[in-house]
Amino acid sequence: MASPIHQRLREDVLAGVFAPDEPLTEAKLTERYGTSRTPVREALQRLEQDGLVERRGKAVVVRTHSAEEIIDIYESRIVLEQAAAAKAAVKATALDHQLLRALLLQMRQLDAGDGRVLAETNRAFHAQLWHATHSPSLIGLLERLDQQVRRYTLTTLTYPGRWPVVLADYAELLAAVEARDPQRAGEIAARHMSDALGIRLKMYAEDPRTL
Amino acid sequence: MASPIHQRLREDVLAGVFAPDEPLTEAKLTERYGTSRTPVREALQRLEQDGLVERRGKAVVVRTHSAEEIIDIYESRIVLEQAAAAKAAVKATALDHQLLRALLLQMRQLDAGDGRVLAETNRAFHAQLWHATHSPSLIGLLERLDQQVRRYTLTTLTYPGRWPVVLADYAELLAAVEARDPQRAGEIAARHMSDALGIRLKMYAEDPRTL
DNA sequence: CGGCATACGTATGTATACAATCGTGTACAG
DNA sequence: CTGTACACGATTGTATACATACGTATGCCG
Repeated sequence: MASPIHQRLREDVLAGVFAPDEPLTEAKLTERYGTSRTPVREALQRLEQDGLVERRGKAVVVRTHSAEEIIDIYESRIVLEQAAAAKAAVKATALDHQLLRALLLQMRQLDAGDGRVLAETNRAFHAQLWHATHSPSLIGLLERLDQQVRRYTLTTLTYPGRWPVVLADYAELLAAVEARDPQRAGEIAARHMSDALGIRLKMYAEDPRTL
Repeated sequence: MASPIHQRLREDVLAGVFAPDEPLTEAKLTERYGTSRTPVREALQRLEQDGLVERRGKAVVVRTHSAEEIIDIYESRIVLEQAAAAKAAVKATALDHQLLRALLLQMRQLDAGDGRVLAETNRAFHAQLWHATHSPSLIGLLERLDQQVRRYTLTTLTYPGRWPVVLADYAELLAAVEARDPQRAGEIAARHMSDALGIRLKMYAEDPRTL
């Protein structure tokens, strides 16, 4: 349903095509995507709703997040991921289990060096877990939060020694889900996300630019 | 920021001005609000993003929720309200405490019969608690969920014997927040929302039309 | 030399004209 | 009588012209 230029613009924003303070004038985007202002305006509004861009005075610029804001989003996400894992443990079907297992196997065979692929597959695993809850509201909320920080998540997985731990966490989480143990699944997910936040904070302390 | 007609249309949708299957044609809204199609289209898109309307085929209609969807949203909200209460217990300032106390006092003096006023004040209390978290992401997520079911929340508070319990819950919750006890605040909030869901389910069993 | 006011340019907000698509109703054929 | 196909109407998607407001730069006055 979402118009094609909405998707293209979102991809470009997430890919960092535009500088943080560069005004996204409608004329520029009109030329870039070869359409008129109307679809461009629509796309900008949706991206603003999604929290990916913001209006600064009259201009629209890609939204940047302070360290505090990122921590805040992470903390909310910890809560939601815990809830999602717990609910997935109750609601997941055999097919959901199968899809999660397949994704985990796929992740094990990846080269731990390519952050891009890691981030993408990691996201797919999370998304699959969300869908295993069969809860539209949880899925929507988590997708919303994820989009806002997706630009920053690339780095977390490439932190030295992190990837094997992630794989182990997911294996444990999947086991809890398949055992239909919501308590344990939630705990593992919460711990996993807390660890991710801890690493992010550590990286930030080492080099504030990594935000 | 939000255009005036966006707000007006939202109020009208929440007020139930439009029938559940009535197509919200742009021409009709254009005439109703005395503007051109462009702002109307913008408003419709935002309302669709907010989950208040949906596209059915080509037409846009006010979104209705099945019993399952409402339960789903409630369950997510239980999680978020618990998290918000816990965070408020940690982050709330003296001013937040004061505002919450004022709202509670105000609520105690209300006529328990007027569901409209009850719902509005009740919402104000929740909103104030959300803001007491000083967490933009939590506030945003909760506002989003709240909007989707606001049309249905009017009835819950007028259920026989419910209102005094609500007041007692809020007093207890506020005490926990002021005592900076996140654990207890979260538990109270979660129980409170679970009770609300229970009442909704009971009302639905008694009369499915109350949805 | 500095600050404020004004004027101009540029970008967004709004209205409308045009294009395309989807749904519907009717007519015809099986 | 029913199903299908075609055509027409209505409604949304797109493009553009017009209005407006904001930011900026420049010039004048203190």
